[in-house]
Amino acid sequence: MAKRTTPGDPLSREQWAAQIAAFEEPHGARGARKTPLSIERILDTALQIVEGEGFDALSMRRVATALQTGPASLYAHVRNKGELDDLLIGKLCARVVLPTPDPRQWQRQIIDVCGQLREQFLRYPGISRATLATAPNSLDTLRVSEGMLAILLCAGVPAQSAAWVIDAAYLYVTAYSLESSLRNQPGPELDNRVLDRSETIERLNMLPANSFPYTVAHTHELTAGEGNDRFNFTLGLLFSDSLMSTSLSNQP
Amino acid sequence: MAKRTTPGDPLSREQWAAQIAAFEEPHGARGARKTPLSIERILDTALQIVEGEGFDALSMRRVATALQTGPASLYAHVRNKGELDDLLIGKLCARVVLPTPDPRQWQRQIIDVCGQLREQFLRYPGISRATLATAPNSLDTLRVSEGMLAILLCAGVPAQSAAWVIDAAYLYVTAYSLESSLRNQPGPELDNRVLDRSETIERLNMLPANSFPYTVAHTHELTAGEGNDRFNFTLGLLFSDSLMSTSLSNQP
DNA sequence: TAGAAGATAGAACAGTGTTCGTTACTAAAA
DNA sequence: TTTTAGTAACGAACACTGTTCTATCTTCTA
Repeated sequence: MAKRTTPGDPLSREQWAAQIAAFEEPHGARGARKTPLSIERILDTALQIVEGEGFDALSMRRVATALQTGPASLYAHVRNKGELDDLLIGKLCARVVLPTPDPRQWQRQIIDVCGQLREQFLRYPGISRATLATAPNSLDTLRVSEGMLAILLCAGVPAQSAAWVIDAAYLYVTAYSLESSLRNQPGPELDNRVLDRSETIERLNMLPANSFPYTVAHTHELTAGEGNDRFNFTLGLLFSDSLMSTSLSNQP
Repeated sequence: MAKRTTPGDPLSREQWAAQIAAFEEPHGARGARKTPLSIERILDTALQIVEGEGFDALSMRRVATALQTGPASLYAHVRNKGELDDLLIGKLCARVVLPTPDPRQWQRQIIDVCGQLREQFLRYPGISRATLATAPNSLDTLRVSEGMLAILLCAGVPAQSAAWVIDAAYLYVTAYSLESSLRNQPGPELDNRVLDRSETIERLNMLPANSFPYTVAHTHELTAGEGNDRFNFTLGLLFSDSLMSTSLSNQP
């Protein structure tokens, strides 16, 4: 029972206490142990935390304590915090269902895919920051990209236009979701830095009309679009019919 | 010389050493003192740090040590780190020059304004994250917004379309700059997670062609657009002629 | 000249990501 | 069955972060 590896000290007080504690609860804990943590379990609890408390609350320690362990244990399954973030957005992208391309309704199809992405990003507030903090090169994100590419190419959109507009749409969905998360998520405490609409309108009306004539004249329009309208409007601009005409500058 | 305010302890060892040090260098430091720090000085050094080392390197302590002081001293002029970030992007927005609206070349004008924003954001790598982390309600950002609104409204774009497309363009410029910063900034160490173009093409070619047919067929187009082409392409989509036709859904 | 106000710091607190070294356990080899 | 190698788990610590409390110091005003 005495340790044999290194001669060292004759068992410290904490070690002795730990041995006693382990001896005291041998019933179910010995056999079933503690359900060893895996990448799936880590990602699931991480997503749970983000869904409930926002992306800012997601720290290694927070995940670790939720799994009843220390932060160092996570590094056996995940290289970085950044890698954890990447895996999370990969998991979200994996949930997006891709349609079989139908050239007659390509706009509806691709806007629907973007809507699914938005839905996932808004469900986990702030998580889209992880998308903007790293290069989106995971296989799951590439799968979504491939699906969008298929829709556009089958519809007859030139390859260069398709590639670039997909990139633009992905960036927009990400930034939109992030900004939208700020407005809704903070939730509990209402004295946040992000104001609600009526407050924003009043503040805009306080601006000097000679310096900001157009702003004060259109406060209503500037603050509109809390629902899907603004989102769909922008996507409608990006995925317009003008994409079909190959009007790109003269380069390969 | 003995402290009078509160009786307390009779001068600690560190205090004693500090007094000695202050007594040892009375020559020029007494008269010229230390050039008291102001918001301008703080913002200038902060921008300098971001320009040279990126936004991630911008911490309160980093700014403070650059000003030869402690972090607590900054809080007399700035409420938060967040407020510092806001002031920084405000300073960048203040540099944007706004044209007097000319309806005949409204697209050139507004794309130029977006290009100026991009220029500022790329000069200070990663700083656009500050834009996405808070509500853009400072007067300087509103000034830019007003300028863009003026260009569009004078051109005859409906108010609701103008407001929404400006929002979309601002989000896109921000996200684009942030992603572009990742690719270029890391600079020094080349073994970053962001790959250069040839590496990316090779990686894409390794994908299974049956699962990613369109991606592997168009690796060139997917990785193109390192210059201004991709940026201008997207803005061309957002600020297209179709904006003039008021094709918004039937709501106020 | 005395007092009040405000800027400047030092020290500390509660967090963060990450690594080191040591245990504890599992599963394959002798 | 016993031994051994490999690896997951984990406690403790390091170097950071933003922020606040307190005390000192400077400077302007009455």
